Amino acid sequence: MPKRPLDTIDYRILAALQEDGRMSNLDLADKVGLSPSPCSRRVHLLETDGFIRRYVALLDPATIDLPVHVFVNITLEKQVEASLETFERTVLERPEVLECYLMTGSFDYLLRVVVSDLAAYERFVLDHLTRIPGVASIKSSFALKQVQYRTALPLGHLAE
Amino acid sequence: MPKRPLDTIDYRILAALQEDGRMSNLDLADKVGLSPSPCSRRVHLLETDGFIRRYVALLDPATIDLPVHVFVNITLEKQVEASLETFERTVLERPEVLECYLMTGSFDYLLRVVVSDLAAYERFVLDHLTRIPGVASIKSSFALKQVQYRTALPLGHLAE
DNA sequence: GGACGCTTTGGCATGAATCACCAAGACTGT
DNA sequence: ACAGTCTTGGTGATTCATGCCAAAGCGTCC
Repeated sequence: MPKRPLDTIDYRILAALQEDGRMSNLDLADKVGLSPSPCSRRVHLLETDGFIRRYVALLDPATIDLPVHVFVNITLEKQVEASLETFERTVLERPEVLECYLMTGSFDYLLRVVVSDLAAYERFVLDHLTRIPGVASIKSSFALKQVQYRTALPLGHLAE
Repeated sequence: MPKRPLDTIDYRILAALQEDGRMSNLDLADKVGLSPSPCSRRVHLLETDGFIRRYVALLDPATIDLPVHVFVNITLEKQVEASLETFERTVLERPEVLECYLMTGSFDYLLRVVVSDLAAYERFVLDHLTRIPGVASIKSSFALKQVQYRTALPLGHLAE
């Protein structure tokens, strides 16, 4: 649910900043067809209104020596709904868990974990995952290759 | 495999820019314990050496009206290894596919797809996925809640 | 142990960008 | 058609980024 209606220029700004978050306001203004002043103001509004959450630098996992990508399917015992929060809290404070989703169906979580090697992954599973109460099963799937990794949401025709 | 050895200050720079990609060089220099000049130089080296891939703005999927997150497990027929490339090429050009991984085991792909509603997802599956030759099965799992979404790689103790 | 050479740092100056303010234009509703 | 409101575009002051150069740290070699 959009907080407020955005026009084409707003979407163009979002699309541009999704691709290059460090684009200068002058270039951005030129790209979206606006002069620098109103462009800067719109960017700040998009930030304060929550459309832009943050700006980040994306690193190359391989060069940082974090080549192991694991997807973890976790099933919780059904009766422990109260411990969902415990599980999520634990997951949130583990930096190697880059993504965590609560999935439809039974109480299943899907985790994307990045570690330096299999030993580190084993430590993560044994020291953290299995210690969470209510975890019924842990199924790990390893990624051979990252074919695509996007952070840019598909704005599609909205940005023209 | 790291391209070159990084020291603690480099890792501190990477950690800081992962959290705030628009941090000013003065703040960054202050944070990592360096003066602005060498800090700026190190950042540029980290960029040109490939440790920093890019800078992006992260948008809020909910406010942009893209609330449907789907994970898609795709099995390819084993004999069509030549069409792996076809599959990957198709996936790469679909903006709603934010992530795509080639998984271990059989020829399985895992996709993370973001769309505005179920109808859009149906169109994506019917118009694009099923049209790729060699696709044996498509299994969709829907995310109820995004518990965690990080882009920052765990640098851990490296950044102190 | 001392001195040389390499690498990195820190300060300064210049050029550029950002941000706030104000006037002018467009648009809507009456 | 007119008035009110919102958005735009320009200008100026402040802040920031970046290239240059001297100095310091450090390892090495003699």
